[in-house]
Amino acid sequence: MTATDEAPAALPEPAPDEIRLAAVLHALADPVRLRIVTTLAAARGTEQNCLAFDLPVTKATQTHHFRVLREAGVIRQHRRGTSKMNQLRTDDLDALFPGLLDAVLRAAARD
Amino acid sequence: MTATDEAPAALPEPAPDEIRLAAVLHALADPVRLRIVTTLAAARGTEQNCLAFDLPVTKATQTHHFRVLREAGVIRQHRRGTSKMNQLRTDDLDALFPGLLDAVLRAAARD
DNA sequence: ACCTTGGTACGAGAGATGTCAAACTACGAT
DNA sequence: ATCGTAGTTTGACATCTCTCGTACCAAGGT
Repeated sequence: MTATDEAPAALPEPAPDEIRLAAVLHALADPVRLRIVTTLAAARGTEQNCLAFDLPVTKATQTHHFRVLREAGVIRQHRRGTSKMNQLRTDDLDALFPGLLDAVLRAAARD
Repeated sequence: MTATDEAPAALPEPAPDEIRLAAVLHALADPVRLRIVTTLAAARGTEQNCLAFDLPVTKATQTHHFRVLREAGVIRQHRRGTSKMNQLRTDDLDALFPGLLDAVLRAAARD
């Protein structure tokens, strides 16, 4: 395989200028998704596969929540083998909405 | 009238320890309510009556949105004469979730 | 007393959301 | 080839949300 093939198969996500504040806030306004985001933030940089979160919902519901987060621009997902890896889009969010993600994460920690 | 009568008739609102992050984020995750909040923030301290916002929805819908914000703990409302005055609960929110409101307001300004 | 103004209450409807079960796909290991 | 693991898809369901129109109430001004 060539070098270009090593690029992870990223799933469709909004470009930075397509990320809407209301959509981001909506994505974060759910306990399950908030937990996903705080878990991802705690494992800074380290990618996590979807089932590594021990969420109190079924697989189908998890798929739903991960998609909401990705389509809002909060996380990035790409396939690796049979798993799907997740990371926070920290850089994009910080550039667009400085301080927002940090404030939410700190707030969630105290919640 | 006595001094105690001058206390504004505040409408029911959650105590600070009853304010939930998910509820606040959900309250902010709506374009109409985001506009209410930014308008209130722009008129710092100055109270605004409900119909002074020029919102693109009917009175009934406005009542709904103001209630969502109040029940989430984002705004405080009290009657004055025939009007109802609104203010941001800046102090409570800053104490609970430091930086969150500011980050959202700055984000909304750039949105 | 009347009317105007600012706001609420009550349905009601269209659509979004969170959840699940069950069947399915895709990849990797054995 | 078979099996297990990880995740998706579909369809369904209950609930919530945003919106409206209409009727209503309450406080002030004339």
